Formats: sequence, C-alpha cells, structure tokens
Amino acid sequence: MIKIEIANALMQTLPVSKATALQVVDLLTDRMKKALLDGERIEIRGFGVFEPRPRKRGLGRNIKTGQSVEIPKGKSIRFKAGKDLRDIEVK
Amino acid sequence: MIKIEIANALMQTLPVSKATALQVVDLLTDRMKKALLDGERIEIRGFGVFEPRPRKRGLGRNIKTGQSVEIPKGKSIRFKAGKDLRDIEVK
DNA sequence: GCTTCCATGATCAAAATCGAAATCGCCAAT
DNA sequence: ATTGGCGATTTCGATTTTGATCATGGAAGC
Repeated sequence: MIKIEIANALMQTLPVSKATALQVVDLLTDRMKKALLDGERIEIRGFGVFEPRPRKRGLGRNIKTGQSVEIPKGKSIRFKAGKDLRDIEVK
Repeated sequence: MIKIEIANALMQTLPVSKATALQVVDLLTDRMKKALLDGERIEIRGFGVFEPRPRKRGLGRNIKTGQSVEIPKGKSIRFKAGKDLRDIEVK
C-alpha cells in the first residue's frame, strides 16, 4: 500500500478530490514527522504508538573494512503496534 | 500528540469540520490497519514503512509466576522510519 | 470540561534483532 | 519519464523483543 492508495481510500469514503486526498495524507505525515522530530510521542489508540527513543547502542560495523564503527548518539523512532494489530493470527 | 491534535492540524490547513477531520484520521488508520492485518506492506517514502513480519521467537514470560510461556506463532508489525526520521540529532 | 472505559506501561529472561558502513537495483513519488 | 528513497548485503554484541497481569492514564463520549 502506497500513498496514492491511501488517498484513494479517502476518496471512496469522503467527497474529496484526489488532489485534496493527497494533500491530506501529506499533511498528516508531515505533521507527525515534525512532532516526532520534536521529540513528541504520538499515540493513536487502537492503531499504535510512535515514540522517539534514545539510541543506546554505540557500536556498528563497516561492511567494507569489517572495522567496528562508533555509532554516534542519537534517537530512533519506535512504533509499537496497538491492540488490534498485535495479535495477528497466522493464516 | 494524540488523535484530536492530528485532527486539529488538519482543520488548520483545510476547510473541514472537526468531526470530518476526526473521520479522516479514523478512516486512514482503519484502512492502514486492515492492510497490515491483510499482510500488506505500507510504504510512505520520507515517512516510513510498516511491514508485517513473522514472529520468530516463541517464548514469553508470565509476570506472576515467572514461568516461561509458549508464545503461539504469529506476526508482528514493524515500522521502519524513513530518511527524514532516521538521523535525529541529540539536542 | 469531566467521567468512564479500556488500552497501555511495567516486569521477567532469553533469543533475536539492530546498528553502521557503501553500493546497486527496484520502486514510490512527482 | 525522472528522481531518489528503500532493501539487501556483512559482522558482532548490546539492546530489544515477547506475553501475562494489574494499575493507571490517555482517549472518547456526554
């Protein structure tokens, strides 16, 4: 599923143009990105939680040289699936 | 950031009622949930990728008894942050 | 705005994943 | 059709993940 498909889903339910639907998707992802970059946590019950968290590991590896590489301090975004997405049965 | 705040962001940019804005958010999360539950991968460039993946581990723990608990086979949803969200500087 | 309801956080241990690097093919987005 | 983001690849060890249970605070309704 890609952006256009999400926009299509929106069009099928609400009376909006494709252009508007795409604007909506872009707007929401943009706002969420900004919030996460700002260190804010995003919680949408039933869907999941996005959470910026400090990166604790500090060692990586250079695939070419095989050398250990220092992983600079930073943060990573973690997504925790909500209840509805957690218990997925194997088909 | 919670659902209402996302809806507000939508209202601030597009001429929609709060009710409609909330509908939009619910609709999108619902569609995305369905896609993921259906085993579909969701890729939004610049934001991130949601991917259902088989759960490989089969052991959990009962917090009360401390006993190991068999975890039935299943899937879990993994979110991989896109480029814009990946390298977050430490403030 | 306030209240109710229910999803989420914490906890345990151990196995699995992540993280970085550089590069190319593939595909999402425009 | 063009652009450039994303997956995969390798290695190794520290971090994370994973479910059950209860209390709590966030989400939703009035």
